[in-house]
Order: sequence, then structure tokens, then C-alpha cells
Amino acid sequence: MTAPHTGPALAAPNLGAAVSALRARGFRVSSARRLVLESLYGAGEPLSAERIAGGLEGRFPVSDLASVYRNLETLEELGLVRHFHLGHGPGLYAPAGEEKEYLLCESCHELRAVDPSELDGARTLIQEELGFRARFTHFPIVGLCPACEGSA
Amino acid sequence: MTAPHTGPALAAPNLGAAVSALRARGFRVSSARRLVLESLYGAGEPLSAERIAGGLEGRFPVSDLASVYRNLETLEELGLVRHFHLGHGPGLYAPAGEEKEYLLCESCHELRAVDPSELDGARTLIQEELGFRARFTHFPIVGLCPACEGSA
DNA sequence: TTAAATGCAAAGCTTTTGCAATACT
DNA sequence: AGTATTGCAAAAGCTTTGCATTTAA
Repeated sequence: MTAPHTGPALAAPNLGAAVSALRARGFRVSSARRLVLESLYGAGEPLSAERIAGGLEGRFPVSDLASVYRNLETLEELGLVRHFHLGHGPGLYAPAGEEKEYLLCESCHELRAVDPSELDGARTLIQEELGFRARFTHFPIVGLCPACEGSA
Repeated sequence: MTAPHTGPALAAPNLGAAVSALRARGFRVSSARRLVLESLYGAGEPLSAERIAGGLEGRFPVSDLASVYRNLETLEELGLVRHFHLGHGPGLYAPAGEEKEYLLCESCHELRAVDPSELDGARTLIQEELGFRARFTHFPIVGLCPACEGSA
């Protein structure tokens, strides 16, 4: 928690840039920390801490879960990583940047990832009507998918 | 979990109606179960299971946490109760019906409850554009409140 | 009477914390 | 060399489960 430096969010487009950002801010690049970044950038999908610590089914060495959590926290404070929740399971982590927003059907539990631009209409409307700048990135939008809405 | 009857959701406007609904469906009205309902209808605000079991600061007798959870689950399956999450804390429970939807500022953590009608514009737009019927009742909409949006 | 529901204890799952040992810079 | 970071172990916070006992109907 006591970090050499803490500043505003910055997203890195790839592993190398993330490592540079760490060094530039005075953070060490330990093997455990590098492993977390490699997993996140290598997976191409959001990961749970457990999955990262487990080595991503053989693609990476197994590592300590507590350290993974600590690194994810550090990386998130730095703005290199974000986490979100899709339901009652563990939190999911991904490199900051290429955010997706999620629609979760409360009936059939189908999960649909959409590009933020697809929700810009709603975002604008909410901002105009309520003054609130919505980011649907931390929790999914829960509701009924077209199929379940139809049969309701 | 093995219930005498399970059917579609029904909201009850008050304690008496909820008790009747229970009986009508063949569920027993035990003192523990009644206590959960009394707390939920009496509080006027969403409650955690822990708070219900704790007797709501003296307003009700202390009861068993596991039973509270089991009853909340039963009542939710029946459609008399719903639960939602506002952040990383425990789930919150309230009588079904008078739903609120929540806006949570990710910067100052201000929580704003809004009437569902205030989000109907956005709901309609999302339905038109994505075919998805959004209910912002299980997770809050996370983003920036007017004040924090202004200073960003 | 009898099966639903309780109360207690224990465990499960996710995340956090304390601390001595290690390793990055 | 000095301190950020690790690895291990233990605990914390929320929720679920097993089971013998109680109780509503």
C-alpha cells in the first residue's frame, strides 16, 4: 500500500508499456508482478486472481495468491488494471484500456459484451437527465435479454 | 430449499399481505420468518442479513444469521423480497415492489437513489438499440456524480 | 402427527493482513 | 545496502451447509 508514487490513471497498450510505466513511477518489476501483467495481457480475456495465481492452466508458473491480489491492487491504483464483477463469483481483472461493458440476463444468465459506443446513447441521456456520467464497467447491466424478454 | 410450492414473483404491499402470501402458498409462518419480514417492512430501508439477525439495534429480537439467510432466500424465490449490491459489502435486502435504482459515484462514493421512472428514458433507448430490457436494480450504475464530473 | 423450519456448529469462498525472508534497484 | 516486494500462514468477511431438535399446521 505504501507506494513510491501514486498518480492519475494511465492505461498501457501492451506489456512493455506497462512495465515501463511501472519503472517510470518508481515501482519495482519483480517476477511475481511481471507474471500478473503477462497473464493479463496474454489471456485476452478477464481473469480472476485465482486463475492468475494458478498459472493460467499451464501457460504461466503457479504463484502466490496473496501476492497476486496485492499486485492487482497496486496495478489498479496505478491505472494499469481494472477490475469488475459479473455476478456473485470472484472479481475479474483486465488491463485498463480496451473496456467492454456487459449485459447480463437475469433469466437465462447469458452474458453479452458490448462496445462502450453501443451504450453512448443511454450514457448521454442519463447525463442530460440526471447529470450523472455512467460507466457500465464495474458491474454489468442486469435485465432481460431479447429472447427472455420475448417469452415473458 | 425444498419448498411446498414455487411460483412466479409476487410483491406484497405490507407485512400482512406478505404473511398471507406465504400461507396461501403453503409456507409456514414461523417466528423467525415473521421476524425477517417485520424487519424488512419496518426498517424503511434496505437491510443486510447481519443487521436483521442483530435485531435492528434493539427494535427486534436477535436471531440466527443462518436462518435469516435461509429465509431471505425463500422469500426471494417467492418474489416477496429482492436483494441487491451497492459495492463490496454484504448484500442488501428489501421488500419487493417499491424498487429504487442507484447511482454510485466512483470518485466520492456518493450514493443516489432514483425512482425507476427517472431511468425510463435510458431503459427505452437501450431496449430500442440493443433489444435488452435493463433493470438497474441488482447493481448500481457506477460513474461520476455531477460534482466529481465537473472537477475531472 | 409430520415435515418444514430452526439453531448451532462447521465449512466454503473470496479477499486481506502480519511478518520474517528475499530480491530488485 | 536498503527497502519494496514476496511467500507463507492465518484471519477476516460474507454466505452456505449438515444435522439433530423444535414447531407450525
